[in-house]
This record gives sequence, C-alpha cells and structure tokens, in this order.
Amino acid sequence: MSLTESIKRQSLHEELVERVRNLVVDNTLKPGEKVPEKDLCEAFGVSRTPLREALKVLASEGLIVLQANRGARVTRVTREELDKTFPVIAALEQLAGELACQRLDDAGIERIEAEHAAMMKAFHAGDRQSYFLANQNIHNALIEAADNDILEMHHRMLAVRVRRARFMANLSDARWVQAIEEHEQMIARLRDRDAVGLGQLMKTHMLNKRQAHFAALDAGAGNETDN
Amino acid sequence: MSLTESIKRQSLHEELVERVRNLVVDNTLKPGEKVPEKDLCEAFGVSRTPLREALKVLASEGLIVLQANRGARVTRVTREELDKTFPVIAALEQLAGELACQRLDDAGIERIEAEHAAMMKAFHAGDRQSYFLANQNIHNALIEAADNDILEMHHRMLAVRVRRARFMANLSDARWVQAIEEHEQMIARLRDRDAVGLGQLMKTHMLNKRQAHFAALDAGAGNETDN
DNA sequence: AAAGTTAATTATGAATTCATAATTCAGTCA
DNA sequence: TGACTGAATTATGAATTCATAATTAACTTT
Repeated sequence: MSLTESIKRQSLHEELVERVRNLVVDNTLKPGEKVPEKDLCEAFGVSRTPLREALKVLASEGLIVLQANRGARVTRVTREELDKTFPVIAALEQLAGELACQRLDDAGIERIEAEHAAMMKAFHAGDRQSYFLANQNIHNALIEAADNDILEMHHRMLAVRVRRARFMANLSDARWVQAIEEHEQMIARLRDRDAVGLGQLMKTHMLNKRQAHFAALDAGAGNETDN
Repeated sequence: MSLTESIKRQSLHEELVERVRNLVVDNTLKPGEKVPEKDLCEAFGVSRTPLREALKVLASEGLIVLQANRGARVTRVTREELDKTFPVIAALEQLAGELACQRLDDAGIERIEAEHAAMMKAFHAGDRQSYFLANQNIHNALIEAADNDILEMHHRMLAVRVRRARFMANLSDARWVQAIEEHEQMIARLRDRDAVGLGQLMKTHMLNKRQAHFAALDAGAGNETDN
C-alpha cells in the first residue's frame, strides 16, 4: 500500500480493526447481528479497551452501528444505501480508470491482461468463484495503478460495504455475459491507452452492476439472518 | 444530514470526535503538533478512555497520525497528499454536480443563486473572509442537494483535510477572478439544468483550485509551526 | 566542558474496575 | 393462562489503575 506502515508492527487496536473487519466482510458476522464484544475479547485474547477502540473505528467506516448502551451491530445494507453507494464507487472507478491508463506501463498492462485472461477462463468454465476473485483482482489492480492512496482508501471503504452483500453468487447469466463484454471493452481501451474512455466504461460498468445487484435483491429477497 | 441521528444524543466519544476535529480544522491544533491528551482530557472534563477512542477515529479519518508509544500528532498535509486528494474531491464534486442538477427544484436553485449573489458581493467588496464562507456554502449546498449521504460523508472527510490548509487566505487576485468566472458558469449550467456540464465544471473548478493551492504553497513556503 | 551513561519522570497502551442502563426472568395478579 | 411488575443478571460506557516505553535530567568520565 503506502510507505507509512513499513517497519512498525501494528498496535493492538489496528490489528483488531482488521480482524473484526474481516469477520464482517467474510460474513462470519452477518448483517444485523450483534457484535459479541465479550466473545471477541476472549477469542482474540485482549481486553475490552482495544476492542472497543476498534469498534469505534469500524463504526466511523460505517461497517457497524453503535447503539447507545446497546452495543454494536453489523450494519444492514439497505437497498437505499446500495443505491447511494454505487454512484460514488462508480465516480471513483472512473477516476481510477483515467489515472491508471495514464500511469500503467506496458508490463503493468500485461499483468492486467493476464488477470483478464484468467477471468475469461473462469467465465467459460462457469466457475463463479474464480470469476469473482479474478474480477476483483482486476478492479483492485486498476485502483492500485492509479497510484493514489486517498482514492484507494475511499474506494476500499465503499467496496467493502457493497462486496459484503455477496450478490455475485446469484449473478444472472445474462448479466454475466454483459459484464464480460464490458470487461473486454475495458481491456481494449486500456490497450489503446484511452484514459477517458476507460474511465467512462468503468463508471457505467459499476452502475450496471448496481442494476444487477438490485435484480438479485428482488429475486431472492429476505434470506438474511436477523437479530 | 440523515435520519439515523434523530433522537439519540451523542455518546461521549462522538462528541469528542467532533470537538477535537474542530480544534484541528480551525487550526487551534496545528499540523505537526502533538495532540496533548492530558490537556484535552482536562479541558473537556473527561477521562482518557473516550478521548483515546475519539483519537482512533480521527486517525482513521487521516486527520491525525498515531505513533506507537509516542502519542498522536496532527497530520501534516504534504504537497503530495494535496496532489492526490484534489482529484478525488473533484470526482466527487463532479458526481454531486450531476446529481444536484437532476434533483434540485426551482426553489433550491434560487437558494443557491442567492448564496452565489452573496459570494459575488463579497468578491466585489474584496472581502476574502465572506467570500470563503459563501463559496463553501455553495459547494456544501450542491453536495447536499445531491441527496446522497455516502457521497456527502466521503466528501466531507476529504474537504476537511484540504480546507485545513487554509490557503484561501493567500488566494491570488488572478485565481480569484478565475474562480468567480467558473462559478458564474456553474450557475448558468445549473439554470439550464445541464447536469453533465455542471459536473464537468465542478470537476475542473476543483482541479484548478489545486493549482492555486500549489501556487500559494510555492509562494509562502514553510510558515507552519513545528513540533 | 562535552559527550555518554544511567536514573527519574512522564506519557502511553492496555487491563481492570466501577456505575449505570438494558435485558432477562421469576413471581404476582387478573 | 397470560400479561404485568419488579428484582436479578448482564452488558455497556467511562474512569481508574497498572506495566512499560519514551523522554528528560542528573551524573560520571574523559
């Protein structure tokens, strides 16, 4: 990432921010669920103080919500929230596309093409798991290529909230084909070093993804565990 | 802002996040300075625990940096960081411009025009202070009009870091004229409800602002207090 | 007198304690 | 039997305490 974290090993609360964030992202802690303070303390072998510091940070990221005297709960991502979030991610990805196009050298482009190839392979094999991973790798690589820590950080904050929804699993075949086409175009723009074009594509790609998410939401509604 | 904070009064640490953030924003705590934990505790009449929770949150926002066993310091905004931050703000303002244009009703536009008029008055009076305020009001109004909490939050996080630099004070006359012209154009696009045009303008407006900041930085370099 | 070394002080990270708000559960009464 | 009241339990927010790292001050040695 950046150079500010070269030597120093993380403090307890930083470590905990990551750990708990991962629990949320990988759906171990499900949306709406209470964050079990005591259990986590025992599991990680730390006292409540650093854990609670971590929870405050995660709350400021919007990943959990703190209710006064009622502890923390994993944020339930509502349709409205997704609706608001995607345009912002789209705007950031547009910028990332433009910057990446300007900054990537040939080797960098080749690396992304390789990942793209892996993604295509997963697509033709019908392997959603691998596709999902490769797809994420490509987006992350483009963000990273933009070489802008601020952009990267804000993108990550937003991506985490959306990715958690994990709707990629119930991706429709039609949308899958469309997404693949969009990626093909993106690669083409990247090869041509058409910065504005790539940016535009990444933006619409993300907005289309929003539609797909909503379609999936409407289809298999209300399958999350509560309480 | 949103409806999630209707009834509940803030917890101590939330209150402290705001208070300390304000200290940083209004330059009471200057870049590079140590955040005096003990003094703040006494000033606010709280124990270290909630204050430290607040510091963790502010650190995650990037407003301060925590050094292991060496306390917190106000982040020094480097030229590089500004350079990275402005394009991201620009991307968000572009989006805000587009959305605001779509969402604002006539009354809303009139309110912004009124603020614009106030800004012009300040300009002609050469009143930098009032200009700065009105300018900020306009940008905030447009962001708010976009009606997107996520966008608003991320914009605020970034704006705080930049605004802190307070270079508006040493705004050059030439840049001031240019900024005014850009604002005139923005208002025109808003009247025409040209969403894409307004977005584009807000983006370039912000990128031009970056240039102005850099010019100011180069001119009056190194007038910040250290240590 | 200057530089290096060690002791004292202070500040910090984390654990623990404490007071209080929220929840659970038993008991009561309709 | 079911709803309500109130005590017991639990969880939470915040203060305090404790161990250790960092800084400062004093002292030694050349």
